[in-house]
Amino acid sequence: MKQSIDFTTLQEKVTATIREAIFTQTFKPGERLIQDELAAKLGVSRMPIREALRCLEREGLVEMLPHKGAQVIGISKEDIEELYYLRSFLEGVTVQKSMNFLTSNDREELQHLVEKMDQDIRNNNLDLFVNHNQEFHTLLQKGCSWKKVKMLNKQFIEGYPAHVPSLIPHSMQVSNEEHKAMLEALDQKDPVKLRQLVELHIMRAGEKLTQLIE
Amino acid sequence: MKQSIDFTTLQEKVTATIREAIFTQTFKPGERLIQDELAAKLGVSRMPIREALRCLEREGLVEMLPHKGAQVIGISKEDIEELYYLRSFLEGVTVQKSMNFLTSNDREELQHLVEKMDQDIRNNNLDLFVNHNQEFHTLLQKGCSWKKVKMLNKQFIEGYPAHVPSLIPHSMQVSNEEHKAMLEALDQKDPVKLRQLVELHIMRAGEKLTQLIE
DNA sequence: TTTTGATGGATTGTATCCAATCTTATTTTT
DNA sequence: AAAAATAAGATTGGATACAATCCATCAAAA
Repeated sequence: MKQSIDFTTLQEKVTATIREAIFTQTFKPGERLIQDELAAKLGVSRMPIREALRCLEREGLVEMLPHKGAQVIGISKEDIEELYYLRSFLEGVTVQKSMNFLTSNDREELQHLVEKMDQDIRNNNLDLFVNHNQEFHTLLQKGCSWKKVKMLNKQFIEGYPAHVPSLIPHSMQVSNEEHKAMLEALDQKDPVKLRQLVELHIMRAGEKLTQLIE
Repeated sequence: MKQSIDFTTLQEKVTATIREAIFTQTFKPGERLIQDELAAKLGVSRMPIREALRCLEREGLVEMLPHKGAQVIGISKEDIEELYYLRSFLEGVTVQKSMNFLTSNDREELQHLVEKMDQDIRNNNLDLFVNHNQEFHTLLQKGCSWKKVKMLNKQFIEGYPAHVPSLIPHSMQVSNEEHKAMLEALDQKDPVKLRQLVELHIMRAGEKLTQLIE
């Protein structure tokens, strides 16, 4: 298998494939996902498909009804507003609780990521920026011992096309400047400020995105 | 089938059964849930078990690892603090957004529920109180058009033994007085106040519960 | 003694088959 | 002609069977 990431289970591959197809609009909102069709198309049996659909249901990408099957969920402007409002609060709480438990190693790693993102911007490498950005956000939350909220944050990021926000012109620069501000708050050991910065960071991204949509 | 609720699907029955077993500590935290065992015990094949475990994973009751299977997740004091903190915020937002879209019918229904709960208290009927309480909270959220947050609220309630909080002595009376205050805020058409009341209502319950635990 | 490597049993992952349910089109009834 | 009943096809739900993976145990080598 020369796939960039090799999953340990067929079901995981299938999940990733379908998720990607939903993000790229190959499967359109409202479209029915028929298990037999998918199985034939992906060359597997229906069993991994079924489990994949359950996982996608958890991520909020599809809806499953008993005896009726799965449908792709559409995302409206309001859904995006909701998503960013929730993310803003939840990630805010998480980093506030996380901060005091971050090691100096983590601090350095965060610094590195910011520098890498600066480079990604210069190279105009969107995919890498998205990855590093995601790493940055995840690492910033590492110290938080609350599990549910961290799981939710992860799901919200996975359950939504992460590159879309970065497609906004000049958004990446602003974004990374805000990351630097977060590092300052970290140095000042000010968890409340850090939380505010994260909240604003995400809300700003959300507003940019909703503006762009209409 | 004369079961109180007849589910349309075996998997749903299995899910309910296992969930109940986790709540009643029949399956203890950390315990492995072996599919074959469960299948034999419940007299079904492994397939509905697998899907049930996925649903419970989404609810946060079990953890599944590839090729390793499912484990019951334990709930610590900190988990409860987290749960109530999150619920407080999320339900708060939801009712604030919901309020202006509640009909006068909804208002009456809420009034009825409060009266029923008063009666449940007099009759010392815990189960009924829990049900009515759940109905009350759900109905209060009805007008909110944000879907994710409503789903989360539902999951948080389902994913945690709802009767536990009501076991606290004299908690039900206080609880229902707070419900009445919410109805007043509703009459005053003050969404912000309603939100505050709901937040306090839930936080109070959470604190009572954590106090009781230690 | 510690580490490495095999081996067998336990458990999960996947495929295939059949049954249950839904949907749609057609026929029957009013 | 409209509504209700019916039957056929499509699709999901569940059972069984087999393959892949993990894990504990023990043996062999360093």
